Amino acid sequence: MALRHAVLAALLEGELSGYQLAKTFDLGVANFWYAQPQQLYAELNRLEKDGLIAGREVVQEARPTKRLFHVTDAGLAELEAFSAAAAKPSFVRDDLLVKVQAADHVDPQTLIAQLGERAAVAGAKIDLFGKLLRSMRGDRTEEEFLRHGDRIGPYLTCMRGLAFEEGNRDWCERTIAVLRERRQARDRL
Amino acid sequence: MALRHAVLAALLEGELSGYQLAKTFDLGVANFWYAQPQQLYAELNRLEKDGLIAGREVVQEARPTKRLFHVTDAGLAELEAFSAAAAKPSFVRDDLLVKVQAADHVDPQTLIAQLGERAAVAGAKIDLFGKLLRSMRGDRTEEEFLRHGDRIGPYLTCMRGLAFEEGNRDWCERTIAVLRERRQARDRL
DNA sequence: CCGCTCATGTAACAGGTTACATGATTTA
DNA sequence: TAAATCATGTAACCTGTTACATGAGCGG
Repeated sequence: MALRHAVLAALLEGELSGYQLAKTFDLGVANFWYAQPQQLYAELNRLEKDGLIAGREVVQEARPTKRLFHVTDAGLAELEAFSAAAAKPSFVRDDLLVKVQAADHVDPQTLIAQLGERAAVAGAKIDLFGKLLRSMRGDRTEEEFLRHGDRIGPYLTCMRGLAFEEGNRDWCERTIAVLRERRQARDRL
Repeated sequence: MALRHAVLAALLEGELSGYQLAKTFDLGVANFWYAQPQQLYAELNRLEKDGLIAGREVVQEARPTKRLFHVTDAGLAELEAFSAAAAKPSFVRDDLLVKVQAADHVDPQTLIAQLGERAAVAGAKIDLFGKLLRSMRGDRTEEEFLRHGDRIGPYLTCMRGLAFEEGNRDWCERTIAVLRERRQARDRL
Protein backbone atom coordinates (compact mmCIF):
# COMPACT_ATOMS: atom_id res chain seq x y z
CA MET A 1 0.00 0.00 0.00
CA ALA A 2 2.57 2.58 -1.02
CA LEU A 3 0.22 4.61 -3.18
CA ARG A 4 -1.16 6.29 -0.07
CA HIS A 5 2.28 7.43 0.95
CA ALA A 6 3.08 8.63 -2.52
CA VAL A 7 -0.09 10.74 -2.42
CA LEU A 8 0.78 12.08 1.03
CA ALA A 9 4.28 12.94 -0.17
CA ALA A 10 2.87 14.77 -3.19
CA LEU A 11 0.43 16.76 -1.03
CA LEU A 12 3.26 18.01 1.16
CA GLU A 13 4.08 20.56 -1.51
CA GLY A 14 0.72 22.26 -1.00
CA GLU A 15 -2.97 21.49 -1.34
CA LEU A 16 -4.07 19.91 -4.59
CA SER A 17 -7.25 18.57 -6.17
CA GLY A 18 -7.59 15.03 -7.47
CA TYR A 19 -7.30 16.35 -10.97
CA GLN A 20 -4.11 18.26 -10.27
CA LEU A 21 -2.64 15.25 -8.48
CA ALA A 22 -3.49 13.12 -11.49
CA LYS A 23 -1.34 15.40 -13.59
CA THR A 24 1.68 15.10 -11.33
CA PHE A 25 1.26 11.31 -11.23
CA ASP A 26 0.98 11.12 -14.99
CA LEU A 27 3.19 8.91 -17.15
CA GLY A 28 4.84 11.85 -18.86
CA VAL A 29 5.76 13.73 -15.69
CA ALA A 30 5.88 11.37 -12.72
CA ASN A 31 9.42 11.25 -11.40
CA PHE A 32 8.85 9.40 -8.13
CA TRP A 33 5.60 7.45 -8.57
CA TYR A 34 3.07 6.71 -11.31
CA ALA A 35 -0.65 6.24 -10.77
CA GLN A 36 -3.85 6.57 -12.77
CA PRO A 37 -6.52 9.18 -12.05
CA GLN A 38 -9.00 6.50 -10.96
CA GLN A 39 -6.57 5.18 -8.40
CA LEU A 40 -5.99 8.67 -7.07
CA TYR A 41 -9.64 9.62 -6.68
CA ALA A 42 -10.27 6.36 -4.82
CA GLU A 43 -7.18 6.79 -2.66
CA LEU A 44 -8.02 10.40 -1.80
CA ASN A 45 -11.41 9.31 -0.48
CA ARG A 46 -9.84 6.55 1.56
CA LEU A 47 -7.18 8.89 2.95
CA GLU A 48 -9.83 11.43 3.92
CA LYS A 49 -11.96 8.77 5.57
CA ASP A 50 -8.90 7.69 7.55
CA GLY A 51 -8.21 11.27 8.58
CA LEU A 52 -4.75 11.43 6.98
CA ILE A 53 -5.77 14.26 4.66
CA ALA A 54 -8.54 16.87 4.81
CA GLY A 55 -10.26 18.53 1.89
CA ARG A 56 -12.09 21.78 1.37
CA GLU A 57 -14.55 22.51 -1.40
CA VAL A 58 -13.69 25.32 -3.76
CA VAL A 59 -16.58 26.58 -5.86
CA GLN A 60 -15.44 28.05 -9.16
CA GLU A 61 -17.18 30.05 -11.82
CA ALA A 62 -17.09 28.50 -15.28
CA ARG A 63 -15.37 25.37 -13.86
CA PRO A 64 -16.74 22.45 -11.84
CA THR A 65 -16.40 22.64 -8.10
CA LYS A 66 -13.23 20.96 -6.91
CA ARG A 67 -11.84 19.71 -3.62
CA LEU A 68 -8.38 20.72 -2.47
CA PHE A 69 -6.66 18.33 -0.07
CA HIS A 70 -3.90 18.86 2.45
CA VAL A 71 -2.04 16.49 4.78
CA THR A 72 -3.22 16.43 8.41
CA ASP A 73 -1.01 15.87 11.46
CA ALA A 74 -2.09 12.24 11.44
CA GLY A 75 -1.04 12.08 7.80
CA LEU A 76 2.38 13.47 8.62
CA ALA A 77 2.79 10.89 11.37
CA GLU A 78 1.83 8.17 8.92
CA LEU A 79 4.45 9.38 6.45
CA GLU A 80 7.02 9.52 9.22
CA ALA A 81 6.25 5.91 10.13
CA PHE A 82 6.39 4.85 6.49
CA SER A 83 9.78 6.48 6.03
CA ALA A 84 11.16 4.67 9.03
CA ALA A 85 9.96 1.25 7.83
CA ALA A 86 12.21 -0.78 5.55
CA ALA A 87 11.74 0.12 1.89
CA LYS A 88 10.72 -2.66 -0.43
CA PRO A 89 13.45 -3.39 -2.93
CA SER A 90 12.62 -1.97 -6.33
CA PHE A 91 12.50 -4.19 -9.37
CA VAL A 92 12.50 -4.00 -13.14
CA ARG A 93 9.50 -4.73 -15.35
CA ASP A 94 9.81 -3.30 -18.82
CA ASP A 95 8.33 -4.61 -22.07
CA LEU A 96 11.14 -3.12 -24.09
CA LEU A 97 13.78 -5.01 -22.14
CA VAL A 98 11.90 -8.25 -22.76
CA LYS A 99 11.99 -7.54 -26.47
CA VAL A 100 15.69 -6.78 -26.41
CA GLN A 101 16.30 -9.94 -24.38
CA ALA A 102 14.76 -11.81 -27.32
CA ALA A 103 16.73 -9.72 -29.83
CA ASP A 104 18.49 -12.71 -31.38
CA HIS A 105 15.20 -14.32 -32.32
CA VAL A 106 13.00 -11.44 -33.51
CA ASP A 107 13.04 -8.87 -36.30
CA PRO A 108 15.70 -6.19 -35.60
CA GLN A 109 13.89 -3.56 -37.65
CA THR A 110 10.85 -3.26 -35.40
CA LEU A 111 13.13 -3.43 -32.37
CA ILE A 112 15.16 -0.51 -33.69
CA ALA A 113 11.99 1.47 -34.26
CA GLN A 114 10.80 0.91 -30.71
CA LEU A 115 14.18 1.75 -29.24
CA GLY A 116 14.10 4.97 -31.23
CA GLU A 117 10.69 5.80 -29.87
CA ARG A 118 11.80 5.14 -26.32
CA ALA A 119 14.89 7.27 -26.84
CA ALA A 120 12.67 10.12 -28.04
CA VAL A 121 10.39 9.82 -25.01
CA ALA A 122 13.47 9.79 -22.78
CA GLY A 123 14.77 12.89 -24.55
CA ALA A 124 11.51 14.73 -23.91
CA LYS A 125 11.66 13.81 -20.23
CA ILE A 126 15.27 14.92 -19.99
CA ASP A 127 14.23 18.35 -21.28
CA LEU A 128 11.30 18.50 -18.91
CA PHE A 129 13.23 17.42 -15.83
CA GLY A 130 16.04 19.80 -16.70
CA LYS A 131 13.59 22.69 -16.82
CA LEU A 132 11.91 21.58 -13.61
CA LEU A 133 15.24 21.46 -11.80
CA ARG A 134 16.21 24.89 -13.06
CA SER A 135 12.90 26.39 -12.00
CA MET A 136 13.16 24.79 -8.56
CA ARG A 137 16.63 26.13 -7.83
CA GLY A 138 16.00 29.53 -9.42
CA ASP A 139 19.23 31.47 -9.94
CA ARG A 140 21.20 29.47 -7.40
CA THR A 141 23.67 26.80 -8.43
CA GLU A 142 22.72 23.20 -7.69
CA GLU A 143 25.34 23.02 -4.92
CA GLU A 144 24.00 26.17 -3.34
CA PHE A 145 20.38 25.08 -3.59
CA LEU A 146 20.94 21.62 -2.15
CA ARG A 147 22.88 23.12 0.75
CA HIS A 148 20.52 25.88 1.78
CA GLY A 149 17.24 25.54 -0.11
CA ASP A 150 14.08 24.50 1.65
CA ARG A 151 12.09 21.65 0.10
CA ILE A 152 14.86 19.73 -1.59
CA GLY A 153 12.91 16.44 -1.63
CA PRO A 154 11.25 17.04 -5.00
CA TYR A 155 14.54 18.29 -6.38
CA LEU A 156 16.36 15.11 -5.37
CA THR A 157 13.76 12.79 -6.86
CA CYS A 158 13.76 14.86 -10.03
CA MET A 159 17.53 14.47 -10.23
CA ARG A 160 17.07 10.71 -10.13
CA GLY A 161 14.42 10.92 -12.84
CA LEU A 162 16.78 12.93 -15.02
CA ALA A 163 19.69 10.52 -14.57
CA PHE A 164 17.40 7.56 -15.20
CA GLU A 165 16.14 8.97 -18.48
CA GLU A 166 19.63 9.88 -19.57
CA GLY A 167 20.64 6.29 -18.94
CA ASN A 168 17.63 5.15 -20.88
CA ARG A 169 18.38 7.33 -23.86
CA ASP A 170 22.06 6.39 -23.96
CA TRP A 171 21.33 2.70 -23.77
CA CYS A 172 18.65 2.90 -26.46
CA GLU A 173 21.02 4.71 -28.80
CA ARG A 174 23.87 2.30 -28.13
CA THR A 175 21.57 -0.67 -28.68
CA ILE A 176 20.24 0.79 -31.91
CA ALA A 177 23.80 1.27 -33.16
CA VAL A 178 24.68 -2.33 -32.31
CA LEU A 179 21.62 -3.77 -34.02
CA ARG A 180 22.20 -1.59 -37.11
CA GLU A 181 25.79 -2.66 -37.47
CA ARG A 182 24.95 -6.34 -37.13
CA ARG A 183 22.19 -6.00 -39.69
CA GLN A 184 24.57 -4.41 -42.16
CA ALA A 185 27.21 -7.05 -41.49
CA ARG A 186 24.63 -9.76 -42.17
CA ASP A 187 23.48 -8.05 -45.38
CA ARG A 188 27.04 -8.03 -46.69
CA LEU A 189 27.26 -11.83 -46.60
CA MET B 1 0.14 -9.83 -20.06
CA ALA B 2 3.85 -9.32 -20.52
CA LEU B 3 4.93 -11.97 -18.03
CA ARG B 4 4.29 -14.65 -20.65
CA HIS B 5 6.62 -12.93 -23.06
CA ALA B 6 9.25 -12.44 -20.42
CA VAL B 7 9.12 -16.18 -19.73
CA LEU B 8 9.31 -16.98 -23.42
CA ALA B 9 12.29 -14.66 -23.79
CA ALA B 10 14.04 -16.33 -20.87
CA LEU B 11 13.44 -19.80 -22.29
CA LEU B 12 15.10 -18.83 -25.57
CA GLU B 13 18.46 -19.34 -23.90
CA GLY B 14 17.76 -23.04 -23.43
CA GLU B 15 15.32 -25.29 -21.63
CA LEU B 16 14.73 -24.55 -17.96
CA SER B 17 12.60 -25.83 -15.11
CA GLY B 18 10.21 -23.63 -13.15
CA TYR B 19 12.66 -23.61 -10.30
CA GLN B 20 15.57 -22.52 -12.48
CA LEU B 21 13.41 -19.85 -14.09
CA ALA B 22 12.46 -18.61 -10.65
CA LYS B 23 16.13 -18.02 -9.94
CA THR B 24 16.68 -15.96 -13.07
CA PHE B 25 13.54 -13.92 -12.32
CA ASP B 26 14.64 -13.34 -8.75
CA LEU B 27 14.95 -9.89 -7.18
CA GLY B 28 18.68 -10.14 -6.80
CA VAL B 29 19.45 -11.20 -10.36
CA ALA B 30 16.62 -10.17 -12.67
CA ASN B 31 17.93 -7.64 -15.17
CA PHE B 32 14.99 -7.50 -17.60
CA TRP B 33 11.94 -8.68 -15.60
CA TYR B 34 11.05 -9.63 -12.07
CA ALA B 35 8.50 -12.27 -11.08
CA GLN B 36 7.79 -14.54 -8.14
CA PRO B 37 8.07 -18.32 -8.29
CA GLN B 38 4.30 -18.73 -7.86
CA GLN B 39 3.64 -16.53 -10.85
CA LEU B 40 6.11 -18.51 -12.92
CA TYR B 41 4.72 -21.94 -12.11
CA ALA B 42 1.22 -20.71 -12.97
CA GLU B 43 2.40 -19.03 -16.15
CA LEU B 44 4.36 -22.08 -17.30
CA ASN B 45 1.23 -24.20 -17.02
CA ARG B 46 -0.78 -21.66 -18.97
CA LEU B 47 1.90 -21.36 -21.64
CA GLU B 48 2.05 -25.13 -22.01
CA LYS B 49 -1.73 -25.39 -22.24
CA ASP B 50 -1.64 -22.74 -24.99
CA GLY B 51 1.07 -24.65 -26.84
CA LEU B 52 3.64 -21.85 -26.67
CA ILE B 53 6.08 -23.97 -24.71
CA ALA B 54 6.52 -27.71 -24.31
CA GLY B 55 7.91 -29.54 -21.32
CA ARG B 56 9.59 -32.87 -20.77
CA GLU B 57 9.85 -34.69 -17.47
CA VAL B 58 13.30 -35.39 -16.18
CA VAL B 59 13.47 -38.00 -13.42
CA GLN B 60 16.45 -37.48 -11.13
CA GLU B 61 18.01 -39.56 -8.45
CA ALA B 62 18.22 -37.91 -5.06
CA ARG B 63 16.26 -34.87 -6.38
CA PRO B 64 12.57 -34.44 -7.14
CA THR B 65 11.46 -34.96 -10.72
CA LYS B 66 11.46 -31.73 -12.65
CA ARG B 67 10.02 -30.49 -15.94
CA LEU B 68 12.23 -28.71 -18.45
CA PHE B 69 10.46 -26.34 -20.84
CA HIS B 70 11.39 -25.06 -24.25
CA VAL B 71 9.73 -22.57 -26.62
CA THR B 72 7.70 -24.08 -29.47
CA ASP B 73 7.33 -22.61 -32.98
CA ALA B 74 3.99 -21.15 -31.88
CA GLY B 75 5.78 -19.58 -28.93
CA LEU B 76 8.38 -18.02 -31.19
CA ALA B 77 5.62 -16.60 -33.38
CA GLU B 78 3.95 -15.17 -30.28
CA LEU B 79 7.21 -13.50 -29.24
CA GLU B 80 7.65 -12.14 -32.73
CA ALA B 81 4.16 -10.62 -32.62
CA PHE B 82 4.79 -9.20 -29.16
CA SER B 83 8.00 -7.57 -30.30
CA ALA B 84 6.25 -5.94 -33.21
CA ALA B 85 3.46 -4.50 -31.05
CA ALA B 86 3.97 -1.10 -29.44
CA ALA B 87 5.74 -1.36 -26.11
CA LYS B 88 3.95 0.02 -23.09
CA PRO B 89 5.78 2.99 -21.69
CA SER B 90 7.67 2.09 -18.53
CA PHE B 91 7.02 3.93 -15.31
CA VAL B 92 8.53 4.51 -11.90
CA ARG B 93 7.19 3.07 -8.64
CA ASP B 94 9.71 3.07 -5.87
CA ASP B 95 9.15 3.35 -2.12
CA LEU B 96 12.53 4.92 -1.59
CA LEU B 97 11.79 7.76 -4.01
CA VAL B 98 8.54 8.46 -2.15
CA LYS B 99 10.51 8.77 1.06
CA VAL B 100 13.04 11.10 -0.49
CA GLN B 101 10.21 13.16 -2.01
CA ALA B 102 9.06 13.69 1.59
CA ALA B 103 12.64 14.35 2.76
CA ASP B 104 11.88 17.84 4.05
CA HIS B 105 9.25 16.51 6.45
CA VAL B 106 10.70 13.26 7.80
CA ASP B 107 13.70 12.19 9.86
CA PRO B 108 16.90 12.43 7.76
CA GLN B 109 18.69 9.77 9.82
CA THR B 110 16.45 6.88 8.82
CA LEU B 111 16.43 8.15 5.26
CA ILE B 112 20.21 8.13 5.16
CA ALA B 113 20.24 4.58 6.52
CA GLN B 114 17.88 3.38 3.81
CA LEU B 115 19.75 5.15 1.06
CA GLY B 116 22.91 3.46 2.31
CA GLU B 117 21.23 0.09 2.20
CA ARG B 118 20.00 0.69 -1.33
CA ALA B 119 23.45 1.82 -2.40
CA ALA B 120 24.88 -1.42 -1.01
CA VAL B 121 22.32 -3.51 -2.89
CA ALA B 122 23.13 -1.57 -6.04
CA GLY B 123 26.81 -2.17 -5.47
CA ALA B 124 26.27 -5.91 -5.20
CA LYS B 125 24.30 -5.90 -8.43
CA ILE B 126 26.98 -3.89 -10.18
CA ASP B 127 29.51 -6.57 -9.24
CA LEU B 128 27.19 -9.34 -10.34
CA PHE B 129 26.26 -7.78 -13.67
CA GLY B 130 29.89 -6.95 -14.37
CA LYS B 131 30.82 -10.58 -13.85
CA LEU B 132 27.91 -11.77 -15.96
CA LEU B 133 28.94 -9.51 -18.82
CA ARG B 134 32.53 -10.68 -18.65
CA SER B 135 31.49 -14.33 -18.68
CA MET B 136 29.14 -13.77 -21.62
CA ARG B 137 31.76 -12.08 -23.80
CA GLY B 138 34.58 -14.39 -22.75
CA ASP B 139 37.97 -13.08 -23.84
CA ARG B 140 36.59 -10.80 -26.53
CA THR B 141 36.24 -7.05 -25.99
CA GLU B 142 32.72 -5.67 -25.66
CA GLU B 143 32.94 -4.06 -29.10
CA GLU B 144 34.04 -7.36 -30.63
CA PHE B 145 31.38 -9.38 -28.88
CA LEU B 146 28.52 -7.05 -29.75
CA ARG B 147 29.61 -7.04 -33.39
CA HIS B 148 30.05 -10.75 -33.95
CA GLY B 149 28.73 -12.68 -30.96
CA ASP B 150 25.62 -14.76 -31.19
CA ARG B 151 22.95 -14.20 -28.54
CA ILE B 152 23.63 -10.59 -27.68
CA GLY B 153 20.09 -10.02 -26.30
CA PRO B 154 20.90 -11.02 -22.73
CA TYR B 155 24.13 -9.04 -22.92
CA LEU B 156 22.32 -5.87 -23.95
CA THR B 157 19.72 -6.13 -21.18
CA CYS B 158 22.46 -6.84 -18.68
CA MET B 159 24.24 -3.68 -19.83
CA ARG B 160 21.09 -1.72 -19.06
CA GLY B 161 20.84 -3.36 -15.66
CA LEU B 162 24.43 -2.43 -14.91
CA ALA B 163 23.98 1.21 -15.94
CA PHE B 164 20.75 1.42 -13.98
CA GLU B 165 22.33 0.17 -10.79
CA GLU B 166 25.30 2.48 -11.24
CA GLY B 167 22.85 5.36 -11.54
CA ASN B 168 21.11 4.12 -8.45
CA ARG B 169 24.27 3.89 -6.42
CA ASP B 170 25.56 7.28 -7.51
CA TRP B 171 22.28 8.98 -6.74
CA CYS B 172 22.00 7.32 -3.33
CA GLU B 173 25.51 8.41 -2.41
CA ARG B 174 24.95 11.96 -3.63
CA THR B 175 21.65 12.15 -1.72
CA ILE B 176 23.26 10.83 1.44
CA ALA B 177 25.99 13.47 1.16
CA VAL B 178 23.41 16.24 0.72
CA LEU B 179 21.32 15.11 3.68
CA ARG B 180 24.40 14.75 5.89
CA GLU B 181 25.67 18.22 5.09
CA ARG B 182 22.28 19.80 5.76
CA ARG B 183 22.01 17.95 9.05
CA GLN B 184 25.42 19.23 10.13
CA ALA B 185 24.57 22.77 9.03
CA ARG B 186 21.38 22.61 11.08
CA ASP B 187 23.25 21.28 14.11
CA ARG B 188 25.66 24.21 14.00
CA LEU B 189 22.83 26.73 14.51
C1' DC C 1 19.23 -31.57 14.16
C1' DC C 2 18.59 -27.19 11.92
C1' DG C 3 18.32 -24.82 7.92
C1' DC C 4 19.19 -24.65 2.97
C1' DT C 5 18.40 -26.34 -1.80
C1' DC C 6 15.58 -28.64 -5.04
C1' DA C 7 10.83 -28.87 -6.92
C1' DT C 8 6.03 -27.79 -7.35
C1' DG C 9 1.92 -26.06 -6.43
C1' DT C 10 -3.16 -23.95 -4.18
C1' DA C 11 -6.09 -20.33 -2.19
C1' DA C 12 -7.27 -15.94 -0.42
C1' DC C 13 -6.55 -11.34 -0.86
C1' DA C 14 -4.73 -6.83 -2.24
C1' DG C 15 -3.71 -3.90 -5.88
C1' DG C 16 -3.90 -2.11 -10.52
C1' DT C 17 -6.02 -1.59 -15.28
C1' DT C 18 -9.72 -0.88 -18.55
C1' DA C 19 -14.04 0.45 -19.78
C1' DC C 20 -17.84 3.24 -18.92
C1' DA C 21 -20.22 7.53 -17.30
C1' DT C 22 -21.30 12.66 -16.90
C1' DG C 23 -21.23 17.49 -18.14
C1' DA C 24 -19.79 22.37 -18.78
C1' DT C 25 -16.28 25.48 -20.98
C1' DT C 26 -12.52 26.83 -23.77
C1' DT C 27 -9.48 26.40 -27.81
C1' DA C 28 -8.39 25.21 -32.68
C1' DT D 1 -17.93 21.48 -34.80
C1' DA D 2 -14.59 18.64 -32.93
C1' DA D 3 -11.31 18.06 -29.45
C1' DA D 4 -9.13 19.18 -25.27
C1' DT D 5 -9.45 20.70 -20.37
C1' DC D 6 -11.54 20.68 -15.92
C1' DA D 7 -13.56 17.59 -12.45
C1' DT D 8 -15.18 13.42 -10.51
C1' DG D 9 -16.36 8.96 -10.03
C1' DT D 10 -18.31 3.34 -10.51
C1' DA D 11 -17.82 -1.51 -11.89
C1' DA D 12 -15.75 -5.46 -13.92
C1' DC D 13 -11.76 -7.55 -14.67
C1' DC D 14 -6.97 -8.93 -14.67
C1' DT D 15 -2.61 -9.25 -12.25
C1' DG D 16 0.32 -9.74 -8.50
C1' DT D 17 1.30 -10.72 -3.56
C1' DT D 18 1.13 -13.34 0.70
C1' DA D 19 0.35 -17.22 3.21
C1' DC D 20 0.15 -21.99 3.32
C1' DA D 21 1.47 -26.77 1.88
C1' DT D 22 4.54 -30.89 0.90
C1' DG D 23 8.69 -33.68 0.96
C1' DA D 24 13.41 -35.57 0.26
C1' DG D 25 18.42 -34.91 0.57
C1' DC D 26 22.65 -32.39 1.83
C1' DG D 27 26.00 -29.55 4.64
C1' DG D 28 27.55 -27.57 8.97
